[in-house]
Amino acid sequence: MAGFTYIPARQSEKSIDKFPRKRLISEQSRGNLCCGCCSVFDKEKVFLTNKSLKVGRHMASIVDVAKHAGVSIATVSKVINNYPSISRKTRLKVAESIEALNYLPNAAARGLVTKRSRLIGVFMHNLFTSPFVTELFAGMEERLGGSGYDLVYLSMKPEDRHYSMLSHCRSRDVDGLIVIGIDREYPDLQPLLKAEIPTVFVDTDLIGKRAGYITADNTRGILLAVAHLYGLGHRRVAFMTGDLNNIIGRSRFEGYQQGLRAFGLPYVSSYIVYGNYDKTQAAVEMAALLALPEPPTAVICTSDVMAAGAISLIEASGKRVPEDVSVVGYDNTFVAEMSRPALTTVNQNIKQMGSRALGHLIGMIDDPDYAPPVAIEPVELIVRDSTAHCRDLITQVPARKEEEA
Amino acid sequence: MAGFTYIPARQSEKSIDKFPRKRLISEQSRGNLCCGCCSVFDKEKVFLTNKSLKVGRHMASIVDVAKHAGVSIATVSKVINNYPSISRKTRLKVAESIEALNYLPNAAARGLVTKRSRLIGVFMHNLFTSPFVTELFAGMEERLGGSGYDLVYLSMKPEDRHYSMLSHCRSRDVDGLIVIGIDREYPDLQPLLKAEIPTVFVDTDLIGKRAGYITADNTRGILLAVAHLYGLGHRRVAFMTGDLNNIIGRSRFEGYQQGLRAFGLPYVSSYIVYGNYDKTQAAVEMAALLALPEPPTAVICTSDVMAAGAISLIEASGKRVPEDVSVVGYDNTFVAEMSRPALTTVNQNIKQMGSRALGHLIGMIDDPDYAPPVAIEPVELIVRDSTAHCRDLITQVPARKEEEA
DNA sequence: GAAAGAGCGAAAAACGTTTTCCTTGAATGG
DNA sequence: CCATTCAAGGAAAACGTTTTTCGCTCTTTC
Repeated sequence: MAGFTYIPARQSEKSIDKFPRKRLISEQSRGNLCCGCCSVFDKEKVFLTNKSLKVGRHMASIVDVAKHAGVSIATVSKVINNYPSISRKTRLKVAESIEALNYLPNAAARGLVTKRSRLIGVFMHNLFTSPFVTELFAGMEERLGGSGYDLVYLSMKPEDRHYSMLSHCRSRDVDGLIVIGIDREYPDLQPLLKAEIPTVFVDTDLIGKRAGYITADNTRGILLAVAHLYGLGHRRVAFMTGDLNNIIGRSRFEGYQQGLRAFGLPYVSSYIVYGNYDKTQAAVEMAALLALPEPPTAVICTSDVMAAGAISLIEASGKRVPEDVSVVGYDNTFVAEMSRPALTTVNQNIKQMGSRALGHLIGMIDDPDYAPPVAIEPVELIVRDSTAHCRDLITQVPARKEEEA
Repeated sequence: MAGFTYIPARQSEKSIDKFPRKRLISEQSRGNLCCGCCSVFDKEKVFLTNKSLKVGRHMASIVDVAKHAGVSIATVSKVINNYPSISRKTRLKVAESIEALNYLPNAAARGLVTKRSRLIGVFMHNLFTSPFVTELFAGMEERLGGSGYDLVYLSMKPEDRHYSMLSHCRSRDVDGLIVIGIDREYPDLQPLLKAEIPTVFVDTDLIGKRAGYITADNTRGILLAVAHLYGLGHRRVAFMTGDLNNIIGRSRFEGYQQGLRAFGLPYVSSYIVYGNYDKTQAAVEMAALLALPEPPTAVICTSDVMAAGAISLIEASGKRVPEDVSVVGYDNTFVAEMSRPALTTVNQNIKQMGSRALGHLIGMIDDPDYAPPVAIEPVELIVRDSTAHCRDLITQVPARKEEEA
């Protein structure tokens, strides 16, 4: 359970050669100044430890500052942390010494006593190349600036069962956690929730005593798409989805169903296909749709990539988008812009989601009464060139609520 | 110079209300077990500090383990760190206690004494949305797994002059640094180099005592493109570039020039245009190229996005790609795949670059004699649909070395 | 049976902070 | 002029590790 190899059992006795010793190899004052802007003599210490040779410059500590300013370390600490009961004069004097020695407080020592690392952990699963995550990070970065927190990416190796998410968090002592796009069923999640580390899940509808989530209004996004297509006269609207086992899939499907109900369109089970968020698979499924006796006149895809795959198949089969079939994407990535025809798609303000997720998290960290968020961010439909009026307005489906759209 | 607001000067005296005190609000044993898998009683401590209310569970420390196993702290530490001179029996006993108490060593305490944070800092400048960086991260993630290091993203606010890159590194005490796509002229770079923190620059050709860089063979990439076009019969090849003030721009331009020389093509200054890595600007510049008395029959763009912009303008002006003009991109992003026609482009194995960059860095951290890398990663030309034989093979340029290509 | 190692394990000193609890001296009020 | 209060700052105890040094207990070996 603990996350390091504390017992190499048998082989240890063999691989051991000799007791490692820390040796001070050399310590010499080079007589010039640290970093060119520091009045502490540039002592270079070289240690040989069991881990590695570590070369380190002398760094001024709070003790050095205290000596330099002629006050106690407690006073320096109080100046640093803006405590009252320090006179303006002392404050100034200490500040001067800090500047002169180029002092910076040591995060580890600080963390050791305060029990706060000012580190926010980020967990995700092989998601770096997703444009969604990319945008999300951009948003988080924005919110991060000046907050004093840094983001630490906690690598997650599923095969390394010893190093669970929780262990990793605990040993790094993160103050809070952003978890991106993890399935509810992920095995490590329950202990994580129990640990009551402030957590914001992105796109996983999980809540706990100190955990909330943020997601986009996926239901509404698809609903908007259905409305848009209905308004263009489409009555046979197919739905190409990915996995339905997460909130994204479920809520988008819910939007499709709501849309059908709202506009009195029939639910045709063969109109629902699984593209697996994959371009190639999307093409395969699209082919199946076109082969139906009554093929749909429009397809809503739950990702831009799938929409692109669908379009390429439609065109390969001799039909045209949007003249013959309208296609709607999802995410408004630059695939949507890039695609020819440019995709009508649902836009979620991902950057804002990132910034808000972090905002909520910092709120929770700083205030234990901050309610864990359950935030559903707004979406909008971006109309481009992949959707158009339905050519065959004569459909067998009665247009029940024509006024809407 | 120091990176925190240690002297709020005037206003401080006003904003101070009262001396903050740490108060133990409650400490109670809830009588159930930590995390469901731990035999330490679940004491909940609530502190009110000046910063915030912090709720924390009791976490087993090395002292608890020592007590539980009936040995000294030193022994536990030695077991954890795999020191010899601990008998197999003791080792086992301690391991059991560690397991039983669900103990994890505290990173801050560890870092305090070892002076190693096992944190690798990542600096970049608003680059999260770049697909290049995205891939790079994916590669780094791969190398990271199990190494014991974590990546910490160090936010860089240019306006916050106080919090320089170096300060940030020093206070977080990172063991090493990855710096992505920063101009050589960036003001903070020199002090950073002097600090001799192991550093690998990605796409910035900067070296120092403990700093090296990794980049792709940009020169060869463009050279391959020129060769490819020359082989297709093109003799009037234009070059659309971004900024020439960094290694990327310079070395790609160098490749273009080498290519012209190698195949005896003339250097035509009006064939060199600046697309600024921007789609719109690329279109503008492409228009200028087409308006030349002798327009080029092929264009090499130093990014896929610019290539896409160029193509859209070419088609808008009534010409066709590749029939009338061949276009080569760079990067092999999914823009290249997505584009219609799909782009012939130069592929750099970015993921591998990321993984190698980290590999070198970890090497440097672990071994002070590890030479800072100067790594030029290989590239390859991916031929797709945006390049074709030149229609007008009758050119005024003598084809000097037809055999090559 | 004594001396010499080898093998184990313990005590204790760092590491650089924060925070609590005091001490001091000055100001104030009567 | 004395008693009281208050502001300013210092001493010292944590925080949880690693690493050094040293002492004890067994085996061997002569």
